[in-house]
Amino acid sequence: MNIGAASRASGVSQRMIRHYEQIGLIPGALRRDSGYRDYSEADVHRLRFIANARDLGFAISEIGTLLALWSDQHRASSEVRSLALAHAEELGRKARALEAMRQTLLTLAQQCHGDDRPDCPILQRLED
Amino acid sequence: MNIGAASRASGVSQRMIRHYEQIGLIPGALRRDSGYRDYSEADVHRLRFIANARDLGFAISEIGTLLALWSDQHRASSEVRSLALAHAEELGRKARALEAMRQTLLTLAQQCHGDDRPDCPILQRLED
DNA sequence: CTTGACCCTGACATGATGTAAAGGTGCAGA
DNA sequence: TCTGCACCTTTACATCATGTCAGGGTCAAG
Repeated sequence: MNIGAASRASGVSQRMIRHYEQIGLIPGALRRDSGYRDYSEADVHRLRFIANARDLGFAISEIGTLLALWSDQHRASSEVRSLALAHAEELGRKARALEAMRQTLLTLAQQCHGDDRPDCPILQRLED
Repeated sequence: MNIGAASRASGVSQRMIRHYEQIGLIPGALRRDSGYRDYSEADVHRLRFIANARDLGFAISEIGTLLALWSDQHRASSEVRSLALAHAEELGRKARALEAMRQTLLTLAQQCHGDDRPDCPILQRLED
């Protein structure tokens, strides 16, 4: 399977497949005589795993750990679980930070009459 | 005032002050004979404005717009308000996305017994 | 005059991804 | 067989905001 087909089958862009190979997240693909990369179903399976992990917001480095655990038949599920929980906590931190910014903005916008006049509590707040 | 003092007074790193100047977000600072940048209180005021806007998650491009509105005596507060509300909506979108990932992970983690055994619904889910 | 704190520019790095250029490969149809 | 198109290759530059480092100049106090 060429890289284009592997990309379509996995949902990972060709650009990122090559990138993951370059940074060592995945092993280098087999090459045909032409130099074309050649992917197996197992390769696509791994790429889909990566795409799913990305969709859950895992960073590349964390995905490296997840891939190692995935292919380790003797892994302890507790390792995966604690990795997932740590990541969930990090996501929560970020979400709360964004939400706090949002609330601040909403409060300020509520205090702003929002008409043709120039005075604006939002700008005043940014000035502090 | 040298850049170090301006940085301490505004909360913007020297690196970013130079960067903002380079990309045109702020005008180039006056220079002494030595080549050192020289900042006024008004410059620091503007830098603090930028720092506050960054703290509320505004992107540099949005801050450019905010700065223009800030220095426009004839601005309409409605313009600032709608910019703030649009940004708040964007923050909400991002926060909800992170929260959804977090919930997914928490649900999966709950289904994972998290002991020495290798079977793990989290990895199974990533495999799909 | 020396020393240490400060400033200058330029360059490289991050993380994940897109895009473009310049060139080789493979296949199907005329 | 030639041609054209779709595909592949590598390399490089761009994004966004920020850090850090190197190699060099400036300033002020001792």
